[in-house]
Amino acid sequence: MADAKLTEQIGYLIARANRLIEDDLAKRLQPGGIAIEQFRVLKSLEQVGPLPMGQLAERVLVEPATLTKIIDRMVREQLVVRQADPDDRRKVRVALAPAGAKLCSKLGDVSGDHEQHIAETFSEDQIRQIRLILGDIGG
Amino acid sequence: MADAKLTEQIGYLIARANRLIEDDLAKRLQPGGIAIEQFRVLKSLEQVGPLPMGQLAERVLVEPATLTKIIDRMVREQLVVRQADPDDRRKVRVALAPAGAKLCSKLGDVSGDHEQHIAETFSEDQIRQIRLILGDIGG
DNA sequence: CTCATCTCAGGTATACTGAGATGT
DNA sequence: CACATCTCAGTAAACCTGAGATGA
Repeated sequence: MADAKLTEQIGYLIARANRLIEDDLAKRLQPGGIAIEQFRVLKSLEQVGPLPMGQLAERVLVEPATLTKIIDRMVREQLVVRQADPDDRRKVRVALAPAGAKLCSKLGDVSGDHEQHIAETFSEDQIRQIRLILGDIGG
Repeated sequence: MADAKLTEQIGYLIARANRLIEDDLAKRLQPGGIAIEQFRVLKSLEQVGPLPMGQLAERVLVEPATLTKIIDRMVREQLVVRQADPDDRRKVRVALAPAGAKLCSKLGDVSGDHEQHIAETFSEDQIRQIRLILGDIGG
């Protein structure tokens, strides 16, 4: 079992599922003109409020240096704003701008349809299992 | 449920798990000087023999155009060779070169340790569940 | 001074798209 | 001729690393 078939390895199965899911989400986001990472930024800020770059990078699943560039773009497009953190001025807090909040609410349906599509691929029981198993790690 | 918390969505959980796993594998492959995609190429050719670009791209989870560049590099490093497919000359078959086969066997341990590490993160039962749930889709 | 947080810069690799070449 | 397979070129965005600036 030290050398299982590639396509049966856990890592491979997860990578393949991830690819299918991200392809689907990317296509749904395309009309709105935003990428998956930007979607995660918007959703995070909507759901938990302004966040420092470090914490936001973790949630968006990118490196801090990469997030800097993503936020640069989103500031340019007036979707978010950078704020100084009053408690620790090393930190830069990112917050939703009005246009970002508006886009975010429009994206509600897209996100819902996407989850719905995934839900149809699996059974309710399987969904629960996945949430249970993958919910712990890294969180 | 149309707008669940980002971090509870199936797609997000899978993306996060994928990132953790790929980070681990990438670090283990680093001493050997190869990337995850190259690892998947080598393993595929070792396990199922020479494959046309199209089929190989599917297994490696990249676009055909991207695989072309990956194979360009691996040919340059003499890990694989391109062969004409005798049955359909539109196709280009990729096969292991001697150096590739040798590297492949050295990589056996790395791959095994990696799976072992994942196996320790989950329980046996969870592993079985994941294989069962994710094994169907896209396959 | 040490550590944390973020930004910046250079180089590498991938994704995507559409176009082109070759062969069925 | 239509279709399949692969390659190529251009653009965009991500990764990694290490260095730098600022502040706790």
